[in-house]
Parts: sequence; structure tokens; C-alpha cells
Amino acid sequence: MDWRRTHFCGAVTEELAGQEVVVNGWVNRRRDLGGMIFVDLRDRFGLVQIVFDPNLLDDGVFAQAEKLRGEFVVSVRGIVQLRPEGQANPNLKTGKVEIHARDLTILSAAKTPPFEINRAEDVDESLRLKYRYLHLRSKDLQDAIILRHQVAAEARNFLNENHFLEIETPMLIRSTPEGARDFIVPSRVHPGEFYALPQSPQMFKQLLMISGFDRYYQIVRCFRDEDLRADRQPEFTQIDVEMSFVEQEDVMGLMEQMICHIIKKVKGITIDGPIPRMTYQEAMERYGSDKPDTRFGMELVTLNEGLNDSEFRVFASTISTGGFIRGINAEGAGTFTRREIDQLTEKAEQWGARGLIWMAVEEGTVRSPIAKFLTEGEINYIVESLRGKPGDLLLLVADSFKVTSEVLGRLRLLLGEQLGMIDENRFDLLWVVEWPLLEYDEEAGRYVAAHHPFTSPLDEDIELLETDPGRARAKAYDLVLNGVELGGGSIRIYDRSVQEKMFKALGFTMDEAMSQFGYFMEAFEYGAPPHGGIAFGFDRLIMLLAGRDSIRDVIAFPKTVSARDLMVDAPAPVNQSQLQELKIKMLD
RNA sequence: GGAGCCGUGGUGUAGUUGGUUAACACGCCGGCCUGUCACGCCGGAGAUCGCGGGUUCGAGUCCCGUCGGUUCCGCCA
Repeated sequence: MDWRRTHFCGAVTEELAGQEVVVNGWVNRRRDLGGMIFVDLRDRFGLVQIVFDPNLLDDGVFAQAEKLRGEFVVSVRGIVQLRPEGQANPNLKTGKVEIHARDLTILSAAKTPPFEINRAEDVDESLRLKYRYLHLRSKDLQDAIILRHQVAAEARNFLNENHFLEIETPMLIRSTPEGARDFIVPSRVHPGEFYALPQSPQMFKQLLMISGFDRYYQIVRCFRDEDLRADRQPEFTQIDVEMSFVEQEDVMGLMEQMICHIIKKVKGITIDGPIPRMTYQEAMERYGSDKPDTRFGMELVTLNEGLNDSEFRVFASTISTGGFIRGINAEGAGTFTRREIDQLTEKAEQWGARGLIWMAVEEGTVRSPIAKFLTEGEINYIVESLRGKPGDLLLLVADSFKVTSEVLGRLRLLLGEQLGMIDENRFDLLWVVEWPLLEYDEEAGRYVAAHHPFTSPLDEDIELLETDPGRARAKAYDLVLNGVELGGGSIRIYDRSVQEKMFKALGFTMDEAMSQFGYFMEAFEYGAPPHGGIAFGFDRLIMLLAGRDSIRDVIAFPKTVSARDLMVDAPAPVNQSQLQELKIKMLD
């Protein structure tokens, strides 16, 4: 028998009733009633019920059907029939029909899998990762991987329509000291020298602009040798974009169209109007975060004004040293037990606060360990400023702007979740703009690029590079979705002298800058167009669209938090001869 | 580098103040069953409780260490 399929399992519908079809797939489940066998056959497109009825079959075929077990790979030839009255299965796309088998070929038998494919979600993750190819058979992962493909396809459609070219850039490049730790690759041809895997194709895409390609994109793998998280893998994918002859608004305008296009196409959700913009400063003031989750309120409030004359020592010393007293209102959390409040305090301290002040609002009064140190006017001021109602819990932190932002911003997220204030069905997009260009790194004792060293300062802030670098703002923009940084980009420096100032501000000597980035700065001297771009975290985007909480769920073959691939068992030692060839010797 | 949680038949879990045959569900194997769809009914096999050490007459249970997974902090745009 020719076993090759005529139709996909998931595509066998009423219109085919009466027709002979051949389907190929995996046995999802079998129900052997003795005289009659039902099998749900699975492929990428869904399930279809096969009926093995001895009255319609050769004995030999029925005997074969009795051998079927879960995950056997088979080909079935049969007639599509409408199911008898009352026998339709509304849970199945193909539930109105079934295939009455005439012939069966077992293409591949299967051992009993180490876990049930249909219930893989609860199984220990190390087992699922070892048998990733089996877990990938589950509907959840298939859906995620299919969604991933659709998003990539829609991104390409949109960018292609808009005159972008997809251009590949090298994977073996030069290590640079800025940013994350590089993965390095030894060179056999040049013993003692190393390539690095790209953290992003940043300089290459800028050089492509200088080459005149005008609009570039790439759905590209990037590598960072840093510790992992639920949303961080050592290799991950970006939608990388760069455009010439543009200003910030041009990039943001087009890219928000792209994201809205993708969300519309794959989720059917229309996002109205332009995506809201917020400056970095405003985000920090209102949400204590540079990537605020705007799906709920609980905004931070600064309370210095009414507490200027407070005699409470914590407040007085904070204000006299130029610090801030800021708070949030955890609505309805007044019922928290002492233990729950202690846990919040513990978190606050872990995040850098010296303490957490709480105030439970009650009918006409407040309950708080610091109430006795405050005047009635001060208490009223705090309650009113935070719009406290009976039953609310007010939480205050007194410290620097940075610490109060950090701590209250995180508490806000924690409480928003605990109190069920987050509407999981919302897609809240937000642009955060006017980023600081540089941040002071206490450890390194110098400024480091907040974004990367090629980000252009605002025109009016260029001078600050030499006078007060910490105050310089950048032509940078981040797109935030539900409190997750989806992507970030900037208008780039395209003038050699500005780029030199930037390196100088970062503490590079001219020699260092030249040896690391000389080729790049030289390129600016041969006619560089104004340009800018953006890169989106592709895996994170898929994770959010798929409603998952780990990017491992949207990557076909992910690594564990200790950066291992449990399926291929990598990393692994190599032969002595391989090391020899590379002139590499182990230290221990 | 640090902290938390998890680890018991193939899978998911239960396992009392440490006590003798480690329980349940799913899966698997066998039997019965012609309209099931998480089929049903009957029977069966399957576990040195992640690994190592310690306390104890006795450890799945207590202690120490270690390995693996995971979440978070540091790190990372």
C-alpha cells in the first residue's frame, strides 16, 4: 500500500465525507473496546478519530490495529464518514467526522514514553528537557513553536513591505570589553587568539547603514555569557532593525506599527492609536521602574512637601540629606497580618531599603508603629496624599531617589500580583524615552553606557559629555509590554568627534578606543548617514504573546538555568587532541 | 558567587511524634468488552525513597555534605 498521506489529521472535515483518504501521524490515544478499536491519530494540525471495525476490515488489518500503542507512527487508509447521531465530539476540530479504516501500516513502533505526552506540563523539567523531542509533541509546545513561526513570518512580511533587507552578519566576531561577558571561541589558525560570539550585531548593522543599504533587519541569534533567568537564555533571538536618514520618531513610529501588526495578525487584538510615551524620569517617579507595568495603578507618591518639618528622625534626616520620602497605597491590604507585613519589610531590605514604614488606614485613625512620632497633620497628609481609605495599607520608604524607586517599584509589582490587581488579558504597550546616556558604575569607578556606547546624546546635551556626563540624556527608546522590556533602540552617533567624546566619557584613552573601535570610527569619515534602530527580544515577545512565564517554553531546545542542554548533554569535555590543536591547556 | 523551594515505582503525588508488608491516581502488561472519545470492568508487574556520610536498636522521615531541576538577588539591556 502507498502509505503517503492525502490529508492532515487535523484537516479532515465534513466536506470530505464519503471520500477515501490516507492520514499519517502518531497514536495519541487508543480505546480498545474488544470488538472495535478507536484511535485518535495526531499530527501538527490536530487529532482525528480512526475507527477499526472488524466488519469492514480484513482480519489481518484488525490484528495489526490491536497491536497499536501510544506514540506508534502509522498510516491509515479509510473512508471519511459523518459520525452517527449524537456521537460528535465538540472538543475536537474534526469531531463531526471519523475515518473508517480500510488499511493500516505501522511505520514505526514506539516504546512507552518516559512521561505522558498529553500531561507533560506537570512533569519534572529535567526529564522533559532530556526528552525535549517528546515534550515538543505536546499541544502546548507545538502551539508555542507555531506561534513563534507566525510572529517571525509577520515581522518579515511587515519589514519586507517597508523596504527592509534581511542581511546576515557574522557569528565569529571580535570580543569587546563593553556590555555583557562574551562567549569566546578559540582560533585554530591563530593559536592564542579568540573570536567572540555576538551579543548583538550592533556595529555590523551600523556599518551596513554606512554601506548604503538604508534599511536592514535580521532575526538573529545573540549570545551572552551571563547567569540565566526564566526570561534569559545564553543564546536568544532578536528582531534587529536599523534605518538610515531617520530621527527617533521615525523609528518609533514604524516599529510600533510593526508590533501592532504582529499582535493583530497572531492574536487578533487591535491596539488603538499611538502607543503612549513616557520619559524615563516620569517612569521612575510614578512607577519606580524603567519598564513600568501600566496595567494597574498603585503609583508612587513623593511626600517630602508635607513632611519638611517632621520631627520624626528618619524623615528629618532623609530630608536634610536631600533624600526622598515616597510611598504607595496597597489598597485593601490593611488586613495583612503582622507576618505578611514583616515579609514585605524583609523584601524591602533585601532590595536595599533600610526599613519599610507601614500604616494601616482605619476608620478615622491609622495603625502604625511610627504613628506616635508623627503629628496628626502629618498623618493626615500622608493618608490624603496616598488617597488612603479604611482597609488600605500605606507603605513608605525614606532614602535616595534611586533606592526609593527601586524598592517601592518592586513592592508595587509584588503587591499588584498578590492583590490580584493585574488584568492578564491586557496588552499594555508603552514607550520609555529620554534615557540617561551614562550611568555611574561604583564598582568600576567610571561611567558606563546605559544603552551602548554608540547611542547619540540629545543634541542639546552633547556638551554635557565633557562637563557633566551623568546628566546627559540619550536619543534612546525602550518598548515595554506589560512591564517587560520588549525592545530597545536609539539614534546612533554618526559623527566621529561625538563618538570620541563618548569614549572619553566612558574612560577610554584615545589609544584604547582606537585599538578596539578604530575601524568603526574610521568608517564615520567616509560618509556616514544619520541612522538609528532597535532590537526586540524575540523570545520574550513570543513568551508574552503565548501567555507563558518562561522563554524556555517558546524555544525549541532551551538550556537549563545552569546553562546545560540536557538532551545533547552540553557543554562537555573535548579530546586532548582538540585542545592540542588549539594550543589550549587546562589550568587544573 | 549568594538565598529559597523541589527530588519517593515509568509519571504525578501521599507517607503521622523516626517503628516492622512504602499508599493512591495515571501509565504499563494480561484477560473480558461492537460506539468509545480521560472508554469501562477484572487481574498483575513495577520503588534499595537523587547520591554520599552521620545520629539511632531502627531513617523515606532527623543532621551534614553533594548532585540535579527551578525561582529570586548579584550579574545581564
